[in-house]
Amino acid sequence: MPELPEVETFRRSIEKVMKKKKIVKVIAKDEPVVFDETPAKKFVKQMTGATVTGSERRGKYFWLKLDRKPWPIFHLGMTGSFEIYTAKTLPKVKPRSLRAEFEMSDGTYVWFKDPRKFGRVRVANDPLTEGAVSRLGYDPLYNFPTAKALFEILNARKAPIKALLLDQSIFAGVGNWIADEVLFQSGLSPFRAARSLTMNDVKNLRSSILKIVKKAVSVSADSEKFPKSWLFHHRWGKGKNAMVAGHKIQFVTVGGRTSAWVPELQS
DNA sequence: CTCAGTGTTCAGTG
DNA sequence: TCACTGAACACTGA
Repeated sequence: MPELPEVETFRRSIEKVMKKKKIVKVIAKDEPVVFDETPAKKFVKQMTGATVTGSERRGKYFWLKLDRKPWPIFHLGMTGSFEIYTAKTLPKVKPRSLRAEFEMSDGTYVWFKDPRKFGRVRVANDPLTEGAVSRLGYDPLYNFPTAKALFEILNARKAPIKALLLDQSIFAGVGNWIADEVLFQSGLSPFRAARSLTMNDVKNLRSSILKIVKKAVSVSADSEKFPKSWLFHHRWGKGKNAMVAGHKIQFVTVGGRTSAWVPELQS
């Protein structure tokens, strides 16, 4: 699930229950793949006893701000998610996919689950200037470039636009479904070489990204509340006769990922 | 049994 | 060095 809108939605709900509370207990599964930089045991020591003062997100990464360093950074990979419980609602049996549990001073529990283990838990003293977060490009909700600046960037690249939309060092937070939705709504083929886009194309592309991301965030990434006209609702029945707006959806591989698009409406 | 998947990183190539 | 491509990673469900 997690592209920018999903991650932002998790961040908001986590902040709501953790802010101004102390982390009284942490359980982190000894899982070197998930805790790939800081061992789970060390992570537990670093987090226990700290008070959460806020949170922040860039692209698909988000982190908690604590009253002391370092701060924890989360990436949800393909299948990561968070769940919030009280002592009463906390499941007795911990699922296999549970990677970390935070118990707060008011009795709230926060679970980080990730069955597929592509998610990562790391720490940093200053997330914006360290590691993967520092290498991110423009985040649609923070520092999106003007159409002119974007045109300059894309004009210098010959890769297909679909591949560049997925490039986190340009479009931080855009993932596979957002990229396809953006191309659908701006009428562009995923195969178009970035340098072939006109200024008008880039303007459409840019406004589509902003519109789609903001809309998805405004409905808390609840896809049932996405506008009916979006490709999103029709792309998952892959292989069958998936249709949108009376046209057949085609599935192809571009930029190493499956792309859903409508040749009759996108060029 | 095989394959694809809402992601990122790394090796190989030009 | 850089831009680009394809494979690998780990696991589940169709």
